[in-house]
Amino acid sequence: MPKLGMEPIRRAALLKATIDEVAAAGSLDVTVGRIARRAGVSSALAHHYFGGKEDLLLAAMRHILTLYGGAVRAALAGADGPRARLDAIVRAGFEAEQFSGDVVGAWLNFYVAAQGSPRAQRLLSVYQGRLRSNLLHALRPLAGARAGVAADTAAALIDGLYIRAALSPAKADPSRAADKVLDVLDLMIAAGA
Amino acid sequence: MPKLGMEPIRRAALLKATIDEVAAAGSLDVTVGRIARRAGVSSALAHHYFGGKEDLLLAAMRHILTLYGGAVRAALAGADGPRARLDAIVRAGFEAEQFSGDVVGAWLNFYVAAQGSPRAQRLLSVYQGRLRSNLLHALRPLAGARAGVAADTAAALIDGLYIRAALSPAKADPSRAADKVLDVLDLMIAAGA
Amino acid sequence: MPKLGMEPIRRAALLKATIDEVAAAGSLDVTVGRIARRAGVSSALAHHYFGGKEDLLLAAMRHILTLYGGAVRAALAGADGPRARLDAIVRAGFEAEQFSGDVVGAWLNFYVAAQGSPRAQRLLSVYQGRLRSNLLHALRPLAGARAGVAADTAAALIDGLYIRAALSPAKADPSRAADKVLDVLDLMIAAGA
Amino acid sequence: MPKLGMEPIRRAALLKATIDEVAAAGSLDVTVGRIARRAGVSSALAHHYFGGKEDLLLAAMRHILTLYGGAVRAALAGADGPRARLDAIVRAGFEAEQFSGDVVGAWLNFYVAAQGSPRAQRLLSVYQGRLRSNLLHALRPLAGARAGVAADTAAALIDGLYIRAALSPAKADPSRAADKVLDVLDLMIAAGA
DNA sequence: AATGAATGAGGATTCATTCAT
DNA sequence: GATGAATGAATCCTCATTCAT
Repeated sequence: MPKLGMEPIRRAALLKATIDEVAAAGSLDVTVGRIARRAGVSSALAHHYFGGKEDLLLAAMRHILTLYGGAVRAALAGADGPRARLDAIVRAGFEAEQFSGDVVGAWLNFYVAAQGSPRAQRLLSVYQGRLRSNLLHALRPLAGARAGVAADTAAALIDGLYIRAALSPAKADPSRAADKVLDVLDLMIAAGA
Repeated sequence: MPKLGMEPIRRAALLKATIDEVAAAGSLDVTVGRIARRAGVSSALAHHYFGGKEDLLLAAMRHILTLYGGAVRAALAGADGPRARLDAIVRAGFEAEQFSGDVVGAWLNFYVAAQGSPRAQRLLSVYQGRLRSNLLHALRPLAGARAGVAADTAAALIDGLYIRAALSPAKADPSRAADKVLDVLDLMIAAGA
Repeated sequence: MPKLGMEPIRRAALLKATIDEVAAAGSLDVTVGRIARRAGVSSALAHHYFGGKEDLLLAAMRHILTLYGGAVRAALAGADGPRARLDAIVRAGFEAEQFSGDVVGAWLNFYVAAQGSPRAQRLLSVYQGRLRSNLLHALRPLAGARAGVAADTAAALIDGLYIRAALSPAKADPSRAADKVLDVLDLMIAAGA
Repeated sequence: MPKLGMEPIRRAALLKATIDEVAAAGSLDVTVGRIARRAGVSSALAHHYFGGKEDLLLAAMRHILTLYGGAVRAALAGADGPRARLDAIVRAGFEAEQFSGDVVGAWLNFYVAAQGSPRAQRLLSVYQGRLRSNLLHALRPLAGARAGVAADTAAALIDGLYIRAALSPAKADPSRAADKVLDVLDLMIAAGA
């Protein structure tokens, strides 16, 4: 008994199922069938709504990016002053509720798999660009000319901590990971002054 | 025209072909057939010598690890004093000739795919353990009690720079990447003194 | 042109095709592809419905056993008295319509191939147990203490006649085969009295 | 270091390995590679000496038949009188040392697989003809006109006991199997008198 | 709106067989 | 006399995708 207005519900369920399945599998080597079963629908429906497997995966990647963007924006809204903005940006990536657990594992897989897909790469550059520009904006008043290098270093460190968090069997403490990044940034700021 | 003593030659060719193919594909989603064709042999031969696809991929991973280990050991041999050792460890990862180009791309894929395979995970922990212990050994005289945190931070930063090097379309300058890591380490050492 | 409710139809067609193909090949060395083609479907569908080759073969074996069981039960229903029951049991095996022709050839292959497969062996022991208990039940009033040996001998003779029927190029007369078994049983019964 | 005169040794080793392997596998689904390894030679040598897989299997079948023929001939040589000849024929099949254990298992597989191969079928008919003529020859003085039916029944019973011996997990007592056949024959003889 | 039915394409793997040495 | 090297062909199986309902 299909009902009206199911589309957004099904789409959301499929996106969540995709993220969960990728995280559970630990790789993008997931089947549309398994994703659909996890979402409680037929695989045909996944095609109906998303067009194909690649589109579904990209939509899931975009979904994660949207969650991330929202978390950062929210954190920045309450931040006062450059140092507080820095704090908000870094912690948002690690601590946002929606961004913990399986999402990180899925994200990493998308991240790496982007190598092969131009469409995924374009999505990635959105994330990288946004992160860099946020960091840069907050760092400029603090580190002046060295803001660029500092932003690049911090961004790389964030990615490295992500990869390690996703891969280590023991759930790493996200708060401690953010501390590491901020400590490095503080050192760089102090050195530049 | 079968000749004698081909085994080591074929094995080496297949390992190189595996690394190249993984790097070219940008994922572990490669077929044994393509790897074999790249190596100039039939896919049956790949199975004959390695047993199966997973074994072949693991052997390639192990091969990269061996190259990396050799590069680090060689660099450490000529290093005098803790700071020079640090330099050697970090630069070896980025600059060793054998470790440039496609190898990094392949490595990253193995790295991430390790999530699913216990055997790959064991291999990974060899690399992580070796890197951490090398860094720790060199950092202890310089950073004292903070050596542990510094080593973790440096290791994560290295991974992050790897991931970005592998993903950025433009070939990143490996020397500049090493500089970033060493700069951060120097700041941490100075702060700890 | 997919229609609804095809599953039972396809399953039945695949089971029949399996039996025919095994009989035609004279061995279990048949391919899923050939079975599927004979059933008029793709090999993928055979996997979809049965899970795999072994499951398909086992299902076919079970199917034959079901036919056989039904034939025996039907024959026993109309049998009055121990001697008539004996007659029914023996003739059912040889004369049941569903049990003639290719089915015997297929059965024999399953029978022998059971050596290697525990699951097939379990299925076989169902047949052997059923046959023995049927014979025993009818023989006890007639042969007393010698019923056990008589049942074993008759069961072995039945198997031997099967094997020869399946292997001889000329179609053996099933009625005459049943006569041979019953003659032996009558002799044993008379000797025991 | 190949030596001269190895051919008969290698051939015998390969035949024995074939029989053992078929018995161990419980089916004719054995690889030339495994047979060769069991014989301690390369698979190429098996082809060199026998031409191909089918030839090797047929040679093994013929080998078993030769062993069987020898055992019967030897038993018949010491048999005095028709009843003793009967005894010798039946017991030879079950008790000949060379014909116990794995050989029966292998034999059964050859026996059934003969359905598909005309060459194997010809070999089989040698066995069946020999057995029937031996039985007939001994039965004629004892059963007169009923010798034909008696021989057929005994032959089928022997085959049935073989199949059960080969398939039952517990090693059946070969002496008791022979007794069953002889008991039936004695009953038929007595009934015909 | 949703799915059961069905398949084509593709991939890992196995194996008999060949050949130069 | 014997084998290591190598492969083509075949087979099982999986999966994304399509389509009628």
